[in-house]
Amino acid sequence: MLDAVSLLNYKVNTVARSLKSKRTLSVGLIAPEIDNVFFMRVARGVEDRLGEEGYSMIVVNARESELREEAALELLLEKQVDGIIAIPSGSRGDHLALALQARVPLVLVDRLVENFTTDAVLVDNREATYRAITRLATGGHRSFGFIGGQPHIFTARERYQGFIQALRDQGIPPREEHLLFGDFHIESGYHLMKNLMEQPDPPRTVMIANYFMHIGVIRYISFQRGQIPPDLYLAAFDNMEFSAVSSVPSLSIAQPIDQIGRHAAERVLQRIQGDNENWPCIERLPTKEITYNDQHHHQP
Amino acid sequence: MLDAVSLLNYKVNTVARSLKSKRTLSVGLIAPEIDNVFFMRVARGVEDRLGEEGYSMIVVNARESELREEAALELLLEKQVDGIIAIPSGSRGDHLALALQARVPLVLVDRLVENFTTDAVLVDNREATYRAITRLATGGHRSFGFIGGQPHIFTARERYQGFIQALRDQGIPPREEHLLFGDFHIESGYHLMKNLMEQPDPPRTVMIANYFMHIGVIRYISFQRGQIPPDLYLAAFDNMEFSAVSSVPSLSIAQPIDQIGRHAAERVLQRIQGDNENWPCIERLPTKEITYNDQHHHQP
DNA sequence: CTGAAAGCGCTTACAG
DNA sequence: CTGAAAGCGCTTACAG
Repeated sequence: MLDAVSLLNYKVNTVARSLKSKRTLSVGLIAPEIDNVFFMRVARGVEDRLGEEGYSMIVVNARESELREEAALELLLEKQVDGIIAIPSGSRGDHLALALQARVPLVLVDRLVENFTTDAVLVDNREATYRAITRLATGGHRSFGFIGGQPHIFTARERYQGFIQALRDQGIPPREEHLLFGDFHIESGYHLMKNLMEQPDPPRTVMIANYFMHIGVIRYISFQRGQIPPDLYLAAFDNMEFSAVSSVPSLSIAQPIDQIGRHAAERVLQRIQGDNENWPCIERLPTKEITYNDQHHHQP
Repeated sequence: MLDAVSLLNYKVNTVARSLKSKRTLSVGLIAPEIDNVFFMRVARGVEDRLGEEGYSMIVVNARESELREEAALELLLEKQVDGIIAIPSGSRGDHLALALQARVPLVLVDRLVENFTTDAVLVDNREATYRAITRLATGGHRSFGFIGGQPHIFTARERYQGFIQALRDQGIPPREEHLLFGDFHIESGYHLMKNLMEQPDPPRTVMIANYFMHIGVIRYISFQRGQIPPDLYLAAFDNMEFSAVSSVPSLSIAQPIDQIGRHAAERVLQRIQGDNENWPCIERLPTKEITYNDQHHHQP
């Protein structure tokens, strides 16, 4: 029989199957930007884990718009996906309730939103930043600058809070002209670093709140060589392809990105199975600190 | 009526619709690696264009395996996708015939395969490399090294051929110890560059055949500063986030990545509409050369 | 254990 | 023009 089947080149029509079974074996993934290393790593983790269970992944780009995010959600619900994983585009989540109304499990990744709670997988940005800055301050760093993101972005907020709190607890007064905020993109990192370094008394240790601004900072440094303080030190959130490139000593806060994706997939699969134990479950995965070129740095 | 519909929160069930209409309004995207900037840019272009026509995109990771690629294809066909876009994982394409047998249009991206022909969208790697090297040679460069990929990869082959041909036509004999081949990943670029630079007579101009090996090269340089020839010059395929970071003057061959994705989507949509004009259509999009820090470089 | 029938939620061709 | 019926390709509950 199998032979006849394969000879006839028969393929089940999963559309018909889904109509009957009410399961499509597909999960939607919505993200604010899909050509972005961080997002892709998450997507890989998600696809990996889903694939193991026979599920496939429909990717929709919300292009940083809550409106498009809502449209994406509706599209996915019409497609009868069994679950949805979303990196939210904005800070509000009212429209996300659509998924739960349709009884489709929804898991958030990387960011939490206001007015709406559901399962989520992310890291503790505040705590991770706090620990890194505290470690540096304890190691003798005293002059800190900060290159952050806009406060309406959840991760930008948490990272800034951790930074400021660490300075306070270490008795280091933050200097306003050393606290700059950009848009989490490369150019912004470049210009804010330029701004910091051109100040009469630039900070010696600069914390950069995301990977893309970190790239911008590295780009600035690679053009300015010689004109930057010899004792410059960088700390940055995320650890990816380029985190190791900088010739300036640095500390990266590494998120377990693959794990974030896999855990989000795991969670959505669990909910699809109908297991609603301790919903909503906000899972914070541990970060790691990784240092580069650190060996010769002064320790008082 | 619309009010009643929206009040009742009614959503069409596209599964039922698809069963009847025989169209799922979905397209599969298969790639050898999904956490990869190049691939993501392509995916963005594809998603953009598909979204404009109401199609969505199912992403499957073949993880560089022709076997998994074939499984992905079967999965997508069972899901009744209306079309498929694939970046092939290997150099053989026999198994890809499955799609056409099932009368599902298939468009290849970035690479062509043996034993199988269908629509494709890519660049002319050979020609682009040839032009860049010829331009450099004409500008006075005489000592070339090459950091390439394995010959079973289509783009690696084309880029190497263009390089060698350009040297020949410029009367520059290639030196065997300056021609090295890696695996298109970061580490490989690092080590091959190290190998080149530690030779008694290192090449002054190094052509790097892909973006990830280029990152590895930049990483090596950023660690070795001072110990590299002052007249070192880099040429590299692809132009992305980090291409601009290098402090060494360089030339990037930029592929129109978004356009590649959009054109692939356009082609698959055309075939889905039933328009089979001039199939198979191999579309080669133009590349651009972009130079960095070039202004003070010697021109004889 | 086997095989015919009903039904999933749409669309479409057709009868009234 | 409107409304009931058939059918898309499966699965599943049921009759034989």
